[in-house]
Amino acid sequence: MENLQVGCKIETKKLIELMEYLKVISDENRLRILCFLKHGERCVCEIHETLNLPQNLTSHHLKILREAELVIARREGKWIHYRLNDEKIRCLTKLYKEVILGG
Amino acid sequence: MENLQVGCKIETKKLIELMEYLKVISDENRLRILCFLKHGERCVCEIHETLNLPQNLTSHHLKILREAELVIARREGKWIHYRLNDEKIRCLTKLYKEVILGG
DNA sequence: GTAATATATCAATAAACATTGATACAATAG
DNA sequence: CTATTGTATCAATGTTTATTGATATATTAC
Repeated sequence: MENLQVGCKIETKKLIELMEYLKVISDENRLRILCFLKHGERCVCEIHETLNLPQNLTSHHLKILREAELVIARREGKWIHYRLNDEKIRCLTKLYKEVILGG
Repeated sequence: MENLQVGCKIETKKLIELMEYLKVISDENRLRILCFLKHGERCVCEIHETLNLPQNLTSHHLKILREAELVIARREGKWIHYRLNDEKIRCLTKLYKEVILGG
């Protein structure tokens, strides 16, 4: 049944999910981190040194990306390695297409 | 030539362009407006009545969408009709794919 | 145990942004 | 002209969010 209240066939739940995803990635530093991680798994120090970001700021943005499940953390000794969660990103990209492009 | 400073082959200019696009669409009301306009051209009063948004707030969000060139305005008497700028949206979606998914 | 390194958290500040109410502008009707 | 309707702008407010500096936690080396 069509959702007449919002005048849009997209369910509110999906719309909110997309919005939260977009809020997470609509930040220059987080976009740079995501781009950098396309090269493969990297530890926090590699990220913050390569991107010229303060350590605590990098950690903060990684937390936001982690909570959004866009990246996955893995501890190895002192280091914590981050990698992209490709499946989640693909899934949210599908949602983006559905809401923005889809009929 | 690779941009070593940001550790990412994506140029800063593209990254900023994508970020600005994402900031514009990472808002619930603007997403609803974009979804609603998928049905075709609509005037401001139709938008704000259908989406249950105050008129001035609707106008404000439309301005942001207009400045981002995601929608196009057309005056017809007292009414101003808004429609999606499909080409711009397709173009920015391509950029999204390039930055987020592309190698 | 202590020192050193890697990462995370906390508190404070500042900037960006959404929302609201009031008002202005533009077009039409009378 | 005035009144009405549709839309935009402005100023004020409150909320969210990015950033910074200081500190805490965790792991390893000694």
